[in-house]
Amino acid sequence: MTIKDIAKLAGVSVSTVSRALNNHPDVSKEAKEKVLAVVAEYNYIPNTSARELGKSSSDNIGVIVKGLSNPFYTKIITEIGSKIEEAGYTMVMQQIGISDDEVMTGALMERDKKLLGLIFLGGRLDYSKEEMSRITVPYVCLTFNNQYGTLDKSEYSSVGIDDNQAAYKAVEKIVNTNRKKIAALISSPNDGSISQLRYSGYERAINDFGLEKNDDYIISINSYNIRDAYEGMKKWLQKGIEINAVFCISDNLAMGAMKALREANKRIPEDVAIVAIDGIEASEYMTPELTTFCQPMEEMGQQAVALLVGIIKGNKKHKHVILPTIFREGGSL
Amino acid sequence: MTIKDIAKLAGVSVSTVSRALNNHPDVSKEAKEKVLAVVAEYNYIPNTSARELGKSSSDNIGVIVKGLSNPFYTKIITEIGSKIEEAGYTMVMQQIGISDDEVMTGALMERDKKLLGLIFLGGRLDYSKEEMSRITVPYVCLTFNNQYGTLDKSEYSSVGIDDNQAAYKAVEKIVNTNRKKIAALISSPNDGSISQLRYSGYERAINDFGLEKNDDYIISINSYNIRDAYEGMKKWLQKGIEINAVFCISDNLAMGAMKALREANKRIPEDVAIVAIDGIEASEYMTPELTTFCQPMEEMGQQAVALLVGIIKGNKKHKHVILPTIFREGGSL
DNA sequence: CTGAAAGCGCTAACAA
DNA sequence: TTGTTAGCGCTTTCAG
Repeated sequence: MTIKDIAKLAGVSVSTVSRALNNHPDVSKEAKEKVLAVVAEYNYIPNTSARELGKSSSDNIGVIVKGLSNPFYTKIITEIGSKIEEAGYTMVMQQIGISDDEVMTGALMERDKKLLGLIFLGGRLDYSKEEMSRITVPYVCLTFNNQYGTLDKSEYSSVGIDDNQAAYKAVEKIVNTNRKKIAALISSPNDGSISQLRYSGYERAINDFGLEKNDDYIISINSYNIRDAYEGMKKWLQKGIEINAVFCISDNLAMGAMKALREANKRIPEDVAIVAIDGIEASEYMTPELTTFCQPMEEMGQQAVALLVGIIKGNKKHKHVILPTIFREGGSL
Repeated sequence: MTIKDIAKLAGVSVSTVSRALNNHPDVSKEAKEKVLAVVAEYNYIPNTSARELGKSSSDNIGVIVKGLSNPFYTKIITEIGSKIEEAGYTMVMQQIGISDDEVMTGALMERDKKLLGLIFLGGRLDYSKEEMSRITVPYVCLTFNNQYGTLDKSEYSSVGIDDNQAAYKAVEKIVNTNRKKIAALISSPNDGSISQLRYSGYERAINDFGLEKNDDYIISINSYNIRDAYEGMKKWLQKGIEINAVFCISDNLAMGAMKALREANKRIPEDVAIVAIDGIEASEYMTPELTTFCQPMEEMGQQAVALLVGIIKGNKKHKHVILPTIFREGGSL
């Protein structure tokens, strides 16, 4: 079943079919109806590849989501979707694995889908100029920026939180409860990723508040996984190092840690307090509810689309938006 | 940058470029190297649409995932991916919203990507024969089947658990602890979806075990959302109906319910026990850990691919596999 | 082993 | 308002 068959069946030319299918104004009502009837009858579906190929332009905005199942992306994606639609564009989304190459995927998608712009939801923090030259449409980095890379600020946009600052505030909250032995559950202190950013906020706070700087307090698990956090914490607790709080770089890690603490008969927050960053839904249902600094998901999605659309329309320039986190008071502090 | 440009730059014909790029055997080493060098230098990326269009066949197996962020699909997807690869095929995955039409998406994908077969991860339980006639390649329904539809068993495959039975066993477990007032937290008793299936298992058990059948015990929230479960349960608890256990049709709902119970000062499991079905990761980190019947995610993915590949290769017939759930003993019972 | 050329199914001028 | 036709960028015969 191709457009040709439909044309024959409807007794019109292929271009008329194409026009009818694409809601072009210059088709007679009769022709359109006839075509649509045949299309319905034969359950005809146009071939996307051919369509994409033939078209000279599109109204597509690409969204590349890095990391299957990052629970905390869901809301952002929903928001992005509706905002893109609202602005009159079409969202083309693709999910890739945590270790897949988003730049390559983006470059491919850009050409295939004739994108007008691109949103990277999650990605590395150290892109090089050369690497990103493969992307030739405007793009915005969402939930991250190019902190450790060599990109020119004027060549891309970003929307996110101030990770260092969020971590700082988390530690500050803990300090305010008069706890001084504050451990940090992190992925790595120097993996060039979000963990490093947040860890350095922790370090800064420890310094600023004149707390004991203790390498024994650093629980580095090289993972963002809840189970690894649980096991890492469990192992670490066996060392018997005394603490009365732990700052976790993410809600996920905190959830793992809480279980380990519980099993070690530490009461939360009486014996050990916990504060994290992210604000995913699940952590709201822990016992006690996790105290955390939430990323403003909806607004992040909104801003990303707004920036990109502004640039696509040609009247705005690239910008870097830092949104404030929202403190969610649970019972873990 | 098209294949033509590369051909010119490399001083060969387009067909040679195509062959070099697709690892065809009939290209001289020199030609291939020259082409690859030019490709690397100019960062050329072939256009997928054109590729797809030109090709007469593919080795693609489509996977349509219904429901953004269903936490419990992640593992299955990973498994499917590696099994498809292992079998020498290529996975083409697409995520769609919970209310999007997977059949339409499948029909489109089938033609665009020249699929050999299709796996629906999540979907409706009531397909009609006519509706599914739009899918002309073999397909398997994963995590669901056609319980409420009119499909011919011999025309498709399915892999899943026995939802009714799982619910029955969950209630049985509860009964074994001598609790007799067992509520059911469900989405709906008759929405023609998984909730109905599991609810009827609950009903069957209630009957079989001669327990009090009480409409007051049915907590129907019309949602699969954790927050709705929390709020629904909270509201329901205000009625003051006495119970000593609640069977939840999913881990997610159970997580919401636990929080509501806790806030109502009900101890779990002393005052109210909880048993659910699914076995997602997060529920393992609740306090107490959720007692639940796990879906065997890895094996489900494996079986789905195995069935589909068997059919694609032409030596096997459609089959309906029901996998046993795995009891996970937590502390909520 | 290589190149020329005919499609793949559609869109978009251009004419009519 | 319609039909004709030339691409879109690639793959794949078919000759050579």
